Amino acid sequence: MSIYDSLNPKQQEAVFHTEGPLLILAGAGSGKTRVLTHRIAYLIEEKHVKPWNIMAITFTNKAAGEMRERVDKLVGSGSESIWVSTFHSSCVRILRRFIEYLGYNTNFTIYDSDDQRTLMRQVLKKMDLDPKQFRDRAIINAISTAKNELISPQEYRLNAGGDWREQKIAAVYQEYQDCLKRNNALDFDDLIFKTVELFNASEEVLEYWQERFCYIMVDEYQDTNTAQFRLISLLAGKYKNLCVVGDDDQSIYKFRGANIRNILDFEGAYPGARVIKLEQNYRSTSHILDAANAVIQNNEGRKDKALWTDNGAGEPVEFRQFEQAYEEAEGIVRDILKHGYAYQDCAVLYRTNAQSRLLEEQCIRNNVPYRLVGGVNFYQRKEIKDVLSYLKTIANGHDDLAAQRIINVPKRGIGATTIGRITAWSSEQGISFYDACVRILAIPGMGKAAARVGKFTAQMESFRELLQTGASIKELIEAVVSETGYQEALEAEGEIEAQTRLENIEELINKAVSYSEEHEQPDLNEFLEEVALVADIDRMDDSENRVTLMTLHSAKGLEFPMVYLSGMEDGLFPGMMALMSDDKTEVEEERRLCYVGITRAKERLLMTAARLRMVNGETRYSKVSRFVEEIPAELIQAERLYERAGRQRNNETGADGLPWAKSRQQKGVSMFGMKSNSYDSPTPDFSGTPACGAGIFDAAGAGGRASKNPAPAFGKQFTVQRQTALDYGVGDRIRHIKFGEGTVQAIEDGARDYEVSVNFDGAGTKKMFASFAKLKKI
DNA sequence: CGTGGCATAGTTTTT
DNA sequence: CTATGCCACG
Repeated sequence: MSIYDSLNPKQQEAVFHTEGPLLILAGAGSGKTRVLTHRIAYLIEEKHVKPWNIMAITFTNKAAGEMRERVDKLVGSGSESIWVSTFHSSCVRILRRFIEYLGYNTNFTIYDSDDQRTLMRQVLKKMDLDPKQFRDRAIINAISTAKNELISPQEYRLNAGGDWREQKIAAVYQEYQDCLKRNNALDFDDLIFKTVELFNASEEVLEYWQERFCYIMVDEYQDTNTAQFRLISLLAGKYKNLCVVGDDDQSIYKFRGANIRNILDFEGAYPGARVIKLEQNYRSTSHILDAANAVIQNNEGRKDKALWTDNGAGEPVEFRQFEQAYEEAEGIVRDILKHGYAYQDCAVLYRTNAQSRLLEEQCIRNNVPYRLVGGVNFYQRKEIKDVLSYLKTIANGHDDLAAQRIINVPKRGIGATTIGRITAWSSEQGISFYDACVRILAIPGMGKAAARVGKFTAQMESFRELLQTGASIKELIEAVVSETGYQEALEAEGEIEAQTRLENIEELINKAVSYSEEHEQPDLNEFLEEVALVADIDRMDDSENRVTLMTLHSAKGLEFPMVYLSGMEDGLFPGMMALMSDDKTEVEEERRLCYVGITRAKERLLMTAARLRMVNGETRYSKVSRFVEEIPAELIQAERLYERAGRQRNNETGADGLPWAKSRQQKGVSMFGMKSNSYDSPTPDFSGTPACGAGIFDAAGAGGRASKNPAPAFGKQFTVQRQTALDYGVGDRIRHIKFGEGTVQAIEDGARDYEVSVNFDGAGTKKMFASFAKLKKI
C-alpha cells in the first residue's frame, strides 16, 4: 500500500511520468494539486531526485504555501529545500544573487504599481509631454505589455516605425527604465523580464540554474505570459523535465499578458510532450458541473475535454433576479442566514470590486461576519506605505521614491520647492536623493530648509544605528512611528482615522514579528521584499467562521460548498468593455471567468442579478447575463422578474415616478453616510475612511451568531459597538489609553455614536467617539 | 509652505 | 458618484 494507490489511473500516470515534457490538462476540481504534490514526493522517494533540484511554481504565495504544506506531509525530510514559490519571488531570489551582471546592485528595491505611477509621472513631467495625450496609466500599460512580451525599449522604438506617438512612448519607456536603474529599482514586470535578460546575458548563470533545477513544475500554466514562458523554457532548456499543469478553460488573465497559446501550443513547443487529461471532477455535484460545461461549450478554440463526476446530482443550480441591486445583496445575505451552511462555507463572488459595497452593507446589517478579499491592497494603504518607506530609507538610501515620500511625513516644513531642489541637485551629482539630503549643506539656495532636512537625516541615521545595534524590525517600526511624531500627527487628524490607521500599523508590526520568528537571521531588506510580493489572497485567513466576499479572479483555485455568483447581468458580467469589443475573444475570456466561478461550488450554486443598478451615479437597467441563458433549463431553477413596460415600472418603484427614486431613497437609509435611526444601532461612517474595503479586513459577526443581537459587529478596524449605555457620565473620572486620566465634560448623543468630551489632566480637552476611545471609568 | 476648495476625469480583473 | 489633481489663497 503506497501513497500513490489513492490516485486514479490518470493521476498516477501523471505522477509516474517524470522524464521529459509533460502537459497535464487538469479540469476544475480534478485534483491537480494532489498530482503535483504526489509527483514531487515520487521524484524524491522513488527516483531519488535531490529536493533542491526540484522547482514548483505557483501563481500566488497562498498556493505556494499550501503546496509546501502538503509536500511536507508527504515527504519526510528535505522538503524545505524544494523551491516552491511564485514566478515573482523565484525571480527575486535569482536576481538577488546575479543581477550585478546587468549592472544593478543586488539590494535593488521592488516598485509596486503605486511607485510605478509616481515614477511615471515624474518621467512624463520631465519629458514635458502633454498629460492629456500621454496618460500615466495608459503608458504604464503599454510598457507593461511590452515587458510581458519581452520587448525592450530599443525594440519598442524600432517597432514604432513612423508612428509619432509610439515613438514618444518608446522614449518614455527608455527614460522610465533609466530612472528605475538609477533608483536601483525593478517593477513587477521587470522581475521576470530582467531574469530572462540575465539568462540571455550569461551562459554561465543560465547553466548554473539549469543544473540547479532539473525538474520543474508550473501550476496554472494557462495564465503564463510570454516572458514567463521564456523564462521556463530557458530553465528547462537543458533537461526538458518540465511538467506544466493547467486548464485552458480557466485562463482569465489576458489583461495581465497571459497568453493562452502557451498551453494550447505546448506540444508544438515541446515535441514529443506527453499529454494527460484529468477529467474526473471530485469537487462538484453533477448539476453544477453540467451547468459549467454548458456555459464553456460556447467558447471556440479550446482543448477538447469533458469533465465528469460520480458525485450525485445534487440540487439544481438556482438563479434569482431582483429588482434592485441592494435587494440582490439582501437576498444573498438572507439566503446565507436561512440555509444553514456555516459562514466559512459560503463565498459571494462578483465581477468588480465595486460590487462589494452593497454586500458589505447587508452583511453588517444582518450581523453576518464576513471577510473581504481584494480592493485596495493592505500594503498600498497610505500609512503602511509611509512606514515601509521609512524602513526602505533606513535599509538603504537608494530608493528615491521612498525617501521623497516620507521626508515631509509627518510635516517637517520641507515643501515641494525644497524637494525639487534637492532632486535636481542629486541628479546633477549623480547621487541618490537621500545622499543629497545628507549633504544638504553643499546644496546652494537652501536657506531655512537646510536645518530641517539636517534634522531629518540625523533622525534617519539614528534609526540606522538602532538597527545596527540589533533592534528588531518590530522595535524599529515602533521607534519610527513614535519618534518621528507620525503617531501624534495621525492622532491629530481625528479619532476614527487614527484608530484604524494605527491598527493597520499594528498589523504590520505583527507581520514583522512573525517574520522575525520564522527566520533565523531576520533581515530588514528581506522583510521588505517579502512584503512587496504579497497578494491579497495570500493574506486570506480561512480559519475563522466568516463569509468570503471576493472577485471571481481572486476565487480561482478555491472551493466552497455554497457559492453565490452575483451581478449576473449583461454589461456587468460580461462587462461592457467585452460586449462592445470587436474582438470576440473578450467575451470568451469573461465566459471562462464565469466557468471558474461556477466550478468553485461544491454543493450549491445560486446566481443572482438585479434589473436596476447604480453605476457611476446613474441607474442602469440590465438584462440577465447571457451566461445564465446558456445554462439549459433542466439544470437551473430560475426566478425571474417579468420584463415590464416603462410606465408600469414607475408605479412600482418610486413614489415620485422616477425610475431611480427607490434606489435614492434606499441610499438615504443606507448604512453608509446618512444619518438614520431606522436601525437598531448606527454605525460609523466608514465610507469616508480610506481603510474601508481595503485589502482583507475582517468584520467580525457577533461571535458567529446571527441577528437578534442589536449591536452590529465589526472586527479589526471596526471593533465598534455603540454602547446602549455608557458606564460613565458627566463629571466622572475616566482613563484613556493614551491621554491618561481626565474628567468627562459632556456627552452628546451623536448620530452614529456618543461623542464624549473629556478634559484630560495632561492633554487638555478632547472630543471623541465613545466606541473608539474605549474610556474606562475609574 | 500648508490647506482647502474646486474641477476634472475615470471605471475590470492583479502579480 | 468618488478619487485625485491642481490652483489659489492664507
